[in-house]
Amino acid sequence: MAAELHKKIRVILADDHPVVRDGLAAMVNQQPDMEVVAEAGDGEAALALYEQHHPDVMVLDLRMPKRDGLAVVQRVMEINPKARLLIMTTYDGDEDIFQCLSHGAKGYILKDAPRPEILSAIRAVSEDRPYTSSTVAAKALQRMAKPSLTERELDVLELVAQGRSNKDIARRLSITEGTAKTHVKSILTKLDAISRTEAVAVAHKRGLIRL
Amino acid sequence: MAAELHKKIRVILADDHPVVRDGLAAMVNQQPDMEVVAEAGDGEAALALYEQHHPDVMVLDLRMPKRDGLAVVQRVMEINPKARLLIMTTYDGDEDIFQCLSHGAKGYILKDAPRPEILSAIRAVSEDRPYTSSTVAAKALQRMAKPSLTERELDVLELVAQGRSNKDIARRLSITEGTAKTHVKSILTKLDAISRTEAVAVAHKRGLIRL
DNA sequence: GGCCGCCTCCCCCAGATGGGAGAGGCGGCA
DNA sequence: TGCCGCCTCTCCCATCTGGGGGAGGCGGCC
Repeated sequence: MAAELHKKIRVILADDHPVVRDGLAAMVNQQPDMEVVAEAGDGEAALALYEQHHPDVMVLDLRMPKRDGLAVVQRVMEINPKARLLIMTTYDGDEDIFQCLSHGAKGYILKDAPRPEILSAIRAVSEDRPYTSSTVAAKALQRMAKPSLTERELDVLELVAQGRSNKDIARRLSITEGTAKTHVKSILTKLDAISRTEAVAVAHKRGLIRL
Repeated sequence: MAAELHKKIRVILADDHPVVRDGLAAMVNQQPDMEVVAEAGDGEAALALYEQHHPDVMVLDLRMPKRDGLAVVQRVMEINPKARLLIMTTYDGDEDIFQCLSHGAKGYILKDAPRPEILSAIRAVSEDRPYTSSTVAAKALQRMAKPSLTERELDVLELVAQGRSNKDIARRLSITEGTAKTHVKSILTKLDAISRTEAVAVAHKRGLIRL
């Protein structure tokens, strides 16, 4: 075994739930071919530990304090474009999936996945092979057919989701109420929604907004 | 150790994420005074296993397939009003907390809690002592000061959250558009919201609706 | 029996929302 | 240079939404 130690897949875990980290760590460390070299409870710690250890695989939760999973993906890919990142999260909105994969994550897996699937995902990503279940991949493809919202539209959408009126949105963004209406209208069109409330529901489902 | 076996706190874990069950199980089984006697991945399995094992404590996730945590709490309390249930979830809306506790759950803890807190919660509940962190307890108290929505209002709220118009809601519930409006109006009043979209945002935050 | 909460329905009306069409300025990109 | 996407703003108008009343039927509870 000692002769094989240096061949082990070195894994970093980043998740804000200690319980999840424990579970993953137990699973990983039981495997003869992989080991956990570090654990992070938030995005900044994940980044720091990545630079320190340069692991073969980093398993990332999407929702984390300080810096979310997507932000970590972007930063890590700047540091090392060959980094192997596996997203492991409960969020299955097409926007999340699309963003992570298009920014360079090698895999995307859901937290309710059975143990064997999680382990094979880690192995696949460690060998630089992409891993995405068919349902997840299908969502990423779906998303590609849909129009993207502009930055400004996302600003407006967030306020709409908070229940703000057009007038209120205009005030907060320092634009005219008419302009706010224009943005809302194009949001409705792009999300294929009839009312602002439906737009919020759709945006939620797609992962365009959080909470 | 054999002499003490029968004194161990017998725990059932119910959570739809295998990873979380693993993590919890590892934590629990490392303790000399407790052991996991069964694990469930959905609400119905949790019920069946409860009746089979009658554990000292059952740790329950709120969001589970087939039957959610609250439904399990209600059913278990019917079977055994002295049951000791600990809710462990990511949802911290006051409605969830209030409902679970008022239906007889002994404890409510969040998944991002540190390991020691989780273990002491299990111990507390096993001794029939309530366990709720101060933040969680505060939310339950907050909720008590707020007006409850009626069944019908919850039906309407759900459709509002899906982005349906009053006319659409009326059709689906087989009532007049005027009546739908009446319900929406009282929802707005009770949730202290100005618009239906704001009502949805508030309802979301409070845990009155899911997804 | 009487009270009260819930659900149902009705009226009126000011203001917000959504749909259509157009237009100027600005920055990136070919 | 010209094109194009984005952000900004404008006008018009049908419809929806939200706020103010009121009222009848029904069931539970005291």
